[in-house]
Parts: sequence; structure tokens; C-alpha cells
Amino acid sequence: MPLCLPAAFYDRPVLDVAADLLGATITHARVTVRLTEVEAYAGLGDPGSHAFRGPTRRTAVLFGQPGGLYVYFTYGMHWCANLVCGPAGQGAAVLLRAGEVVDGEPMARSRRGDRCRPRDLARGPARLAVALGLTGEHNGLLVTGAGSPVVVAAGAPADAARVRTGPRVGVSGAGGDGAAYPWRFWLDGEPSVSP
DNA sequence: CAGTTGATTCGCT
DNA sequence: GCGAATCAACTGG
Repeated sequence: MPLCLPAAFYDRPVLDVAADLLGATITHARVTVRLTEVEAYAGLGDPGSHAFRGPTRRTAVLFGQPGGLYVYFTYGMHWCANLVCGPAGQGAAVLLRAGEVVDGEPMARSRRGDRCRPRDLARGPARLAVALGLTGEHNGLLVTGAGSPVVVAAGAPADAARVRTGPRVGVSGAGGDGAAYPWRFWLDGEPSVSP
């Protein structure tokens, strides 16, 4: 079993953490997903971030310790999972957008539905959360602790030649021009990454 | 206290 | 490819 990534891993600039999370694995409730697509959010001053206007009850976790899990509810039906990054107090986080189920596929399938194609099991932030069984009750959980039910571990060394970056998805609103924040990271050629 | 807005997915066509 | 579904949190009055 690979080693759980330490708090120091997350206590770095969010862009570095996002890039290094590609290829890493996240395990919860007997399902393991290898991350293929993530998005960086800088927090304070980032118009695309929930933490843009500072701490609120909803975003309190974002301003907590790096390595915290921020799970939020959106569109009235979906959960999305983020990992809080450094520097602490900035509200920075990495959204887990997509991944490939590498272990516990039957369990993931039972949560996502039998007619779901294998590549779609964790393709998309909400699908990924469902596949892993992550909901609001996991909000605020520290994934660096030894006894944490959620384990994030380094995967096979990421092939740097396959790392791509581009504008973030779904960021709209004033100042939310995607080109100004090209902070989406993905692994080229992965079927689990949306086009 | 009421109005607005999403870091989306699913099911049809 | 497109539109509906659905609700918690934030915002402004």
C-alpha cells in the first residue's frame, strides 16, 4: 500500500499541488480512483472560487488546514470534492474533476448504476464523488491523518509529457474569464477526461 | 426575508 | 447537441 501524502504536500502553492495530484490515487469506502483531471482555485481574489469573498459558514473549511477535504453541494443535487491547499488562510483548493477507477469497480458500479460505462464511473466532479461515496458528511475531514477514512496517495510517477493545462470549466460571471485562469490540469489521452 | 445563482448530470432527440 | 431538474448558500433590501 502506498503512503498517505503528508500535510506538507498540500501546504504549497495550489498550482503545484494541482499538477502533482495528477496520477495520484484517492481511496474511500473500498473504491480507489486515479486522478486524471483537476482544477486549481486560488481562493481570495479568485472570482471563480467559492472563497472569493472571504470565509463564510459554507467555505470555512477552505480557510482551514491544507489537506482538508472540502465537499460542497451544488445544482441542488450534486456533491463535489476539493482538497484544501496552501498557503493556509488563502482559501485555495483543488477540485477533483475526474479519474479512473483502478480498484473496487463493482462497488463503484453499484453506486453509479449498472448501465454506466466503465470510463464514465468517475468522469466529472459529481460522478467522481458518487463513485467514491463522498458526501457532505465528509466535509472538513483531514486526509493527512493516519486514521483518515479517505486516503490520498502518490501514484505512478506522472508522465510530464502528458500533462496538459487549459481554461477552467464552468467558471462564469464577472471577471470569470477562463483565459485569465488557465488552471485546469489533465492527463492527455485519458478516456476519463471530458473533451 | 425573498430572489438569484451556480466548480453539473441525465435523458431525449 | 440541448434543456430540465433541484436546493443550499449568499446577497441585497
